[in-house]
Amino acid sequence: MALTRADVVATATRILRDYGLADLTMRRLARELGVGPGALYWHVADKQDLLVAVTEGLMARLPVHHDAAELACWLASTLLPVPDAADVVRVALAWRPEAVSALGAFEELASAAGVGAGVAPREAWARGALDLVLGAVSDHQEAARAAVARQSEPPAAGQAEARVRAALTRWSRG
Amino acid sequence: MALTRADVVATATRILRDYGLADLTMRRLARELGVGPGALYWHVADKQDLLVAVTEGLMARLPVHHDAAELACWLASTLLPVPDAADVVRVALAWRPEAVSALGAFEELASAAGVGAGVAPREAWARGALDLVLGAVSDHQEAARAAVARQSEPPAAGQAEARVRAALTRWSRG
DNA sequence: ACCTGAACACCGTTCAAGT
DNA sequence: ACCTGAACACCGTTCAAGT
Repeated sequence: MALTRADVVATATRILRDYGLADLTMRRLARELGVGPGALYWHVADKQDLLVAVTEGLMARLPVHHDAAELACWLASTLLPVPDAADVVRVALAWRPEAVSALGAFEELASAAGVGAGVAPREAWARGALDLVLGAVSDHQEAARAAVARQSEPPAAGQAEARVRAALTRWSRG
Repeated sequence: MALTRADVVATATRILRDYGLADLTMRRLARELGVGPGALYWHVADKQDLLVAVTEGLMARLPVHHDAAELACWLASTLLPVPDAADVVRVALAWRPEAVSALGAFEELASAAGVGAGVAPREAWARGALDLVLGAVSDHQEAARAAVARQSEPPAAGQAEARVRAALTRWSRG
Protein backbone atom coordinates (compact mmCIF):
# COMPACT_ATOMS: atom_id res chain seq x y z
CA MET A 1 0.00 0.00 0.00
CA ALA A 2 1.30 3.39 -1.02
CA LEU A 3 1.90 6.09 1.54
CA THR A 4 -0.76 8.80 1.73
CA ARG A 5 -0.59 12.40 2.89
CA ALA A 6 -2.89 11.42 5.76
CA ASP A 7 -0.35 8.79 6.88
CA VAL A 8 2.43 11.36 6.84
CA VAL A 9 0.43 13.90 8.84
CA ALA A 10 -0.80 11.28 11.32
CA THR A 11 2.70 9.98 12.03
CA ALA A 12 4.03 13.52 12.30
CA THR A 13 1.33 14.29 14.85
CA ARG A 14 2.19 11.16 16.82
CA ILE A 15 5.89 12.09 16.95
CA LEU A 16 4.97 15.61 18.07
CA ARG A 17 2.65 14.27 20.74
CA ASP A 18 5.20 11.75 22.04
CA TYR A 19 8.51 13.59 21.69
CA GLY A 20 7.94 17.26 20.84
CA LEU A 21 8.85 19.53 17.96
CA ALA A 22 12.63 19.04 18.21
CA ASP A 23 12.15 15.37 17.34
CA LEU A 24 9.74 16.03 14.52
CA THR A 25 12.29 16.11 11.70
CA MET A 26 11.63 15.14 8.11
CA ARG A 27 14.31 12.45 8.33
CA ARG A 28 12.97 10.93 11.50
CA LEU A 29 9.43 11.07 10.12
CA ALA A 30 10.59 9.26 6.98
CA ARG A 31 12.45 6.65 9.05
CA GLU A 32 9.34 6.02 11.14
CA LEU A 33 7.29 5.56 7.97
CA GLY A 34 9.88 3.23 6.48
CA VAL A 35 10.68 5.40 3.47
CA GLY A 36 13.54 7.61 2.32
CA PRO A 37 13.45 11.29 3.25
CA GLY A 38 12.77 12.32 -0.34
CA ALA A 39 9.54 10.33 -0.43
CA LEU A 40 7.85 12.78 1.95
CA TYR A 41 8.11 15.55 -0.61
CA TRP A 42 5.66 13.77 -2.85
CA HIS A 43 2.99 14.23 -0.15
CA VAL A 44 3.88 17.57 1.45
CA ALA A 45 5.42 20.63 -0.13
CA ASP A 46 7.86 21.23 2.73
CA LYS A 47 8.08 21.15 6.51
CA GLN A 48 5.93 24.24 6.96
CA ASP A 49 3.20 22.66 4.87
CA LEU A 50 3.42 19.62 7.15
CA LEU A 51 3.11 21.73 10.30
CA VAL A 52 0.09 23.54 8.87
CA ALA A 53 -1.53 20.17 8.19
CA VAL A 54 -0.73 19.00 11.74
CA THR A 55 -2.36 22.18 13.07
CA GLU A 56 -5.44 21.58 10.96
CA GLY A 57 -5.66 18.11 12.44
CA LEU A 58 -5.36 19.40 15.99
CA MET A 59 -8.25 21.79 15.38
CA ALA A 60 -10.37 19.50 13.22
CA ARG A 61 -12.78 18.58 16.01
CA LEU A 62 -13.37 22.16 17.10
CA PRO A 63 -16.94 22.27 18.38
CA VAL A 64 -19.30 25.24 18.01
CA HIS A 65 -18.97 27.60 20.95
CA HIS A 66 -21.05 30.67 21.70
CA ASP A 67 -18.63 31.96 24.33
CA ALA A 68 -15.05 33.03 23.71
CA ALA A 69 -13.88 31.83 27.13
CA GLU A 70 -15.32 28.39 26.42
CA LEU A 71 -13.61 28.22 23.05
CA ALA A 72 -10.33 29.33 24.59
CA CYS A 73 -10.68 26.70 27.28
CA TRP A 74 -11.37 23.96 24.75
CA LEU A 75 -8.39 25.05 22.67
CA ALA A 76 -6.07 25.14 25.68
CA SER A 77 -7.13 21.68 26.81
CA THR A 78 -6.54 20.19 23.36
CA LEU A 79 -3.16 21.86 22.93
CA LEU A 80 -1.81 21.35 26.45
CA PRO A 81 -1.14 17.60 26.11
CA VAL A 82 0.81 18.16 22.87
CA PRO A 83 4.38 19.36 23.51
CA ASP A 84 5.27 22.57 21.69
CA ALA A 85 1.77 22.76 20.22
CA ALA A 86 1.73 26.55 20.54
CA ASP A 87 4.89 26.85 18.44
CA VAL A 88 3.39 24.61 15.77
CA VAL A 89 0.23 26.73 15.68
CA ARG A 90 2.37 29.88 15.44
CA VAL A 91 4.11 28.49 12.35
CA ALA A 92 0.71 27.79 10.80
CA LEU A 93 -0.43 31.26 11.79
CA ALA A 94 2.50 32.84 10.00
CA TRP A 95 2.34 30.60 6.97
CA ARG A 96 -1.39 30.07 6.36
CA PRO A 97 -3.57 31.77 8.98
CA GLU A 98 -6.79 30.72 7.25
CA ALA A 99 -5.91 27.12 8.13
CA VAL A 100 -6.05 27.94 11.84
CA SER A 101 -9.75 27.36 12.30
CA ALA A 102 -9.78 28.62 15.89
CA LEU A 103 -8.93 32.06 14.55
CA GLY A 104 -12.08 32.16 12.43
CA ALA A 105 -14.09 30.84 15.35
CA PHE A 106 -12.85 33.65 17.57
CA GLU A 107 -13.66 36.18 14.85
CA GLU A 108 -17.26 35.07 14.83
CA LEU A 109 -17.44 35.65 18.57
CA ALA A 110 -15.95 39.13 18.38
CA SER A 111 -19.18 41.10 18.31
CA ALA A 112 -20.56 39.11 21.25
CA ALA A 113 -17.41 40.20 23.10
CA GLY A 114 -18.25 43.83 22.53
CA VAL A 115 -15.89 44.49 19.62
CA GLY A 116 -17.03 47.32 17.34
CA ALA A 117 -17.99 46.73 13.71
CA GLY A 118 -15.39 46.42 10.97
CA VAL A 119 -13.26 43.49 9.93
CA ALA A 120 -9.90 44.84 11.13
CA PRO A 121 -10.89 45.26 14.81
CA ARG A 122 -12.44 41.80 14.80
CA GLU A 123 -9.36 40.20 13.28
CA ALA A 124 -7.16 41.98 15.80
CA TRP A 125 -9.39 40.91 18.66
CA ALA A 126 -9.45 37.29 17.48
CA ARG A 127 -5.71 37.25 17.04
CA GLY A 128 -5.30 38.66 20.54
CA ALA A 129 -7.55 35.98 21.98
CA LEU A 130 -5.51 33.30 20.23
CA ASP A 131 -2.22 34.87 21.38
CA LEU A 132 -3.42 34.79 24.97
CA VAL A 133 -4.26 31.09 24.70
CA LEU A 134 -0.99 30.21 22.96
CA GLY A 135 1.03 32.17 25.50
CA ALA A 136 -0.69 30.43 28.38
CA VAL A 137 -0.11 27.04 26.76
CA SER A 138 3.60 27.74 26.16
CA ASP A 139 4.00 29.07 29.66
CA HIS A 140 2.29 26.10 31.27
CA GLN A 141 4.24 23.54 29.23
CA GLU A 142 7.48 25.32 30.04
CA ALA A 143 6.62 25.35 33.75
CA ALA A 144 5.87 21.64 33.56
CA ARG A 145 9.23 20.96 31.87
CA ALA A 146 11.06 23.04 34.49
CA ALA A 147 9.30 21.16 37.26
CA VAL A 148 10.37 17.83 35.79
CA ALA A 149 13.93 19.10 35.46
CA ARG A 150 14.20 20.10 39.08
CA GLN A 151 12.06 17.18 40.23
CA SER A 152 9.38 19.30 41.88
CA GLU A 153 5.64 18.95 41.37
CA PRO A 154 4.36 19.97 37.93
CA PRO A 155 1.45 22.46 37.82
CA ALA A 156 -2.04 21.00 37.43
CA ALA A 157 -3.66 21.22 34.00
CA GLY A 158 -6.75 22.78 35.56
CA GLN A 159 -4.60 25.69 36.63
CA ALA A 160 -3.80 26.57 33.04
CA GLU A 161 -7.42 26.30 32.01
CA ALA A 162 -8.53 28.57 34.86
CA ARG A 163 -5.96 31.12 33.76
CA VAL A 164 -7.11 30.94 30.15
CA ARG A 165 -10.70 31.38 31.25
CA ALA A 166 -9.80 34.43 33.33
CA ALA A 167 -7.76 35.93 30.50
CA LEU A 168 -10.51 35.51 27.94
CA THR A 169 -13.11 36.94 30.28
CA ARG A 170 -10.92 39.99 30.74
CA TRP A 171 -10.29 40.18 27.01
CA SER A 172 -13.93 39.73 26.06
CA ARG A 173 -15.61 42.71 27.59
CA GLY A 174 -13.56 45.84 27.23
CA MET B 1 42.49 41.87 21.03
CA ALA B 2 40.60 38.92 22.40
CA LEU B 3 36.94 38.42 21.61
CA THR B 4 34.50 39.36 24.38
CA ARG B 5 30.99 38.18 25.17
CA ALA B 6 29.78 41.69 24.34
CA ASP B 7 31.30 41.39 20.84
CA VAL B 8 29.55 38.07 20.30
CA VAL B 9 26.19 39.42 21.42
CA ALA B 10 26.56 42.65 19.44
CA THR B 11 27.39 40.82 16.21
CA ALA B 12 24.58 38.35 16.80
CA THR B 13 22.19 41.26 17.23
CA ARG B 14 23.43 42.85 14.03
CA ILE B 15 22.91 39.65 12.05
CA LEU B 16 19.41 39.30 13.51
CA ARG B 17 18.59 42.90 12.66
CA ASP B 18 19.92 42.64 9.10
CA TYR B 19 18.97 39.09 8.08
CA GLY B 20 16.61 37.52 10.62
CA LEU B 21 16.73 34.53 12.92
CA ALA B 22 17.23 31.94 10.17
CA ASP B 23 20.58 33.52 9.36
CA LEU B 24 21.67 33.82 12.96
CA THR B 25 23.57 30.54 13.19
CA MET B 26 26.53 29.86 15.43
CA ARG B 27 28.67 29.06 12.40
CA ARG B 28 27.76 32.21 10.53
CA LEU B 29 28.26 34.26 13.68
CA ALA B 30 31.72 32.74 14.13
CA ARG B 31 32.58 33.38 10.48
CA GLU B 32 31.52 37.01 10.81
CA LEU B 33 33.71 37.37 13.91
CA GLY B 34 36.66 35.72 12.18
CA VAL B 35 36.90 32.78 14.57
CA GLY B 36 36.14 29.06 14.49
CA PRO B 37 32.69 27.94 15.62
CA GLY B 38 34.09 26.40 18.80
CA ALA B 39 35.44 29.74 19.98
CA LEU B 40 31.93 31.03 20.63
CA TYR B 41 31.41 28.47 23.35
CA TRP B 42 34.00 30.13 25.49
CA HIS B 43 31.76 33.21 25.67
CA VAL B 44 28.24 31.79 25.60
CA ALA B 45 26.96 28.51 27.01
CA ASP B 46 24.89 27.65 23.96
CA LYS B 47 22.60 29.24 21.38
CA GLN B 48 19.77 29.74 23.84
CA ASP B 49 22.09 31.61 26.16
CA LEU B 50 23.04 33.80 23.22
CA LEU B 51 19.40 34.54 22.36
CA VAL B 52 18.67 35.42 25.98
CA ALA B 53 21.59 37.87 25.89
CA VAL B 54 20.32 39.36 22.63
CA THR B 55 16.90 39.82 24.24
CA GLU B 56 18.46 41.53 27.25
CA GLY B 57 20.21 43.89 24.87
CA LEU B 58 17.01 44.69 23.02
CA MET B 59 15.33 45.61 26.28
CA ALA B 60 18.28 47.29 27.96
CA ARG B 61 17.07 50.82 27.26
CA LEU B 62 13.57 50.20 28.56
CA PRO B 63 12.41 53.51 30.04
CA VAL B 64 10.16 53.86 33.08
CA HIS B 65 6.51 53.89 32.08
CA HIS B 66 3.52 54.50 34.30
CA ASP B 67 1.04 53.23 31.73
CA ALA B 68 0.88 49.69 30.35
CA ALA B 69 -0.26 50.85 26.92
CA GLU B 70 2.75 53.17 26.72
CA LEU B 71 5.12 50.40 27.70
CA ALA B 72 3.53 48.06 25.17
CA CYS B 73 3.87 50.71 22.50
CA TRP B 74 7.52 51.30 23.30
CA LEU B 75 8.20 47.58 23.24
CA ALA B 76 6.42 47.11 19.92
CA SER B 77 8.31 49.96 18.31
CA THR B 78 11.67 48.62 19.45
CA LEU B 79 10.90 45.04 18.35
CA LEU B 80 9.19 45.83 15.05
CA PRO B 81 12.37 46.81 13.14
CA VAL B 82 14.10 43.59 14.23
CA PRO B 83 13.05 40.59 12.12
CA ASP B 84 11.77 37.65 14.17
CA ALA B 85 12.28 39.61 17.38
CA ALA B 86 9.14 38.12 18.92
CA ASP B 87 10.47 34.60 18.41
CA VAL B 88 13.76 35.52 20.04
CA VAL B 89 11.94 36.99 23.02
CA ARG B 90 9.81 33.83 23.25
CA VAL B 91 12.95 31.71 23.48
CA ALA B 92 14.22 33.95 26.29
CA LEU B 93 10.81 33.75 27.94
CA ALA B 94 10.93 29.97 27.96
CA TRP B 95 14.56 29.70 28.96
CA ARG B 96 15.07 32.56 31.43
CA PRO B 97 11.94 34.70 31.93
CA GLU B 98 13.60 36.86 34.57
CA ALA B 99 15.92 38.16 31.83
CA VAL B 100 12.95 39.59 29.94
CA SER B 101 12.83 42.93 31.70
CA ALA B 102 9.59 44.04 30.02
CA LEU B 103 7.83 41.24 31.89
CA GLY B 104 8.85 42.68 35.26
CA ALA B 105 7.90 46.15 34.07
CA PHE B 106 4.41 44.94 33.15
CA GLU B 107 4.09 43.22 36.52
CA GLU B 108 4.70 46.50 38.29
CA LEU B 109 1.89 48.07 36.30
CA ALA B 110 -0.58 45.31 37.06
CA SER B 111 -2.32 46.93 40.02
CA ALA B 112 -2.70 50.17 38.09
CA ALA B 113 -4.49 48.11 35.46
CA GLY B 114 -7.02 46.88 37.99
CA VAL B 115 -5.51 43.47 38.66
CA GLY B 116 -6.34 42.08 42.09
CA ALA B 117 -3.69 41.44 44.73
CA GLY B 118 -1.55 38.31 44.69
CA VAL B 119 1.54 37.47 42.70
CA ALA B 120 -0.01 34.81 40.44
CA PRO B 121 -2.71 37.07 38.93
CA ARG B 122 -0.12 39.78 38.34
CA GLU B 123 2.29 37.39 36.66
CA ALA B 124 -0.50 36.05 34.48
CA TRP B 125 -1.64 39.55 33.58
CA ALA B 126 1.91 40.67 32.73
CA ARG B 127 2.50 37.58 30.63
CA GLY B 128 -0.77 38.23 28.81
CA ALA B 129 0.24 41.81 28.10
CA LEU B 130 3.56 40.61 26.70
CA ASP B 131 1.88 37.89 24.63
CA LEU B 132 -0.41 40.50 23.07
CA VAL B 133 2.56 42.63 22.10
CA LEU B 134 4.58 39.71 20.74
CA GLY B 135 1.61 38.43 18.77
CA ALA B 136 1.03 41.84 17.22
CA VAL B 137 4.71 42.14 16.35
CA SER B 138 4.82 38.69 14.72
CA ASP B 139 1.61 39.38 12.86
CA HIS B 140 2.79 42.73 11.56
CA GLN B 141 6.19 41.44 10.48
CA GLU B 142 4.55 38.52 8.71
CA ALA B 143 2.13 40.85 6.92
CA ALA B 144 5.09 42.98 5.85
CA ARG B 145 6.91 39.92 4.50
CA ALA B 146 3.80 38.77 2.62
CA ALA B 147 3.38 42.23 1.11
CA VAL B 148 6.96 42.19 -0.12
CA ALA B 149 6.46 38.72 -1.59
CA ARG B 150 3.41 39.74 -3.59
CA GLN B 151 4.81 43.21 -4.29
CA SER B 152 1.95 45.10 -2.69
CA GLU B 153 2.28 47.91 -0.18
CA PRO B 154 3.52 46.88 3.25
CA PRO B 155 1.44 47.99 6.27
CA ALA B 156 2.56 51.15 8.06
CA ALA B 157 4.41 50.76 11.36
CA GLY B 158 1.99 53.19 13.00
CA GLN B 159 -0.78 50.70 12.30
CA ALA B 160 0.85 48.07 14.47
CA GLU B 161 1.45 50.53 17.28
CA ALA B 162 -2.17 51.68 17.19
CA ARG B 163 -3.27 48.07 17.43
CA VAL B 164 -0.95 47.40 20.35
CA ARG B 165 -2.25 50.47 22.10
CA ALA B 166 -5.85 49.39 21.61
CA ALA B 167 -5.09 45.86 22.80
CA LEU B 168 -3.37 47.02 25.96
CA THR B 169 -6.14 49.47 26.73
CA ARG B 170 -8.63 46.63 26.46
CA TRP B 171 -6.38 44.36 28.52
CA SER B 172 -5.75 46.99 31.19
CA ARG B 173 -9.19 47.92 32.34
CA GLY B 174 -10.94 45.00 34.00
C1' DA C 1 42.78 32.39 29.17
C1' DC C 2 41.34 31.93 24.78
C1' DC C 3 41.13 29.78 20.35
C1' DT C 4 41.92 26.20 16.40
C1' DG C 5 40.66 22.33 13.80
C1' DA C 6 38.50 18.52 13.28
C1' DA C 7 35.10 15.59 14.37
C1' DC C 8 30.26 13.87 15.73
C1' DA C 9 25.69 13.47 14.89
C1' DC C 10 22.62 15.51 12.73
C1' DC C 11 19.37 18.90 9.49
C1' DG C 12 15.79 20.27 5.00
C1' DT C 13 15.52 19.77 0.25
C1' DT C 14 16.37 18.30 -4.56
C1' DC C 15 16.48 15.22 -8.29
C1' DA C 16 17.95 11.70 -11.64
C1' DA C 17 16.83 7.20 -11.84
C1' DG C 18 14.09 3.34 -10.85
C1' DT C 19 9.49 0.59 -10.38
C1' DA D 1 2.27 7.66 -9.65
C1' DC D 2 5.25 7.00 -6.18
C1' DC D 3 9.68 6.08 -4.22
C1' DT D 4 14.99 5.28 -3.82
C1' DG D 5 19.54 6.77 -3.13
C1' DA D 6 22.65 9.90 -3.16
C1' DA D 7 23.98 14.31 -3.07
C1' DC D 8 24.11 19.45 -1.68
C1' DA D 9 24.61 22.77 1.53
C1' DC D 10 24.16 23.27 5.75
C1' DC D 11 23.31 22.83 11.38
C1' DG D 12 24.79 22.95 17.10
C1' DT D 13 28.14 21.22 20.04
C1' DT D 14 32.36 19.03 21.89
C1' DC D 15 37.11 18.64 22.81
C1' DA D 16 42.05 17.52 22.40
C1' DA D 17 45.58 20.30 21.22
C1' DG D 18 47.79 24.56 20.58
C1' DT D 19 49.31 29.54 21.95
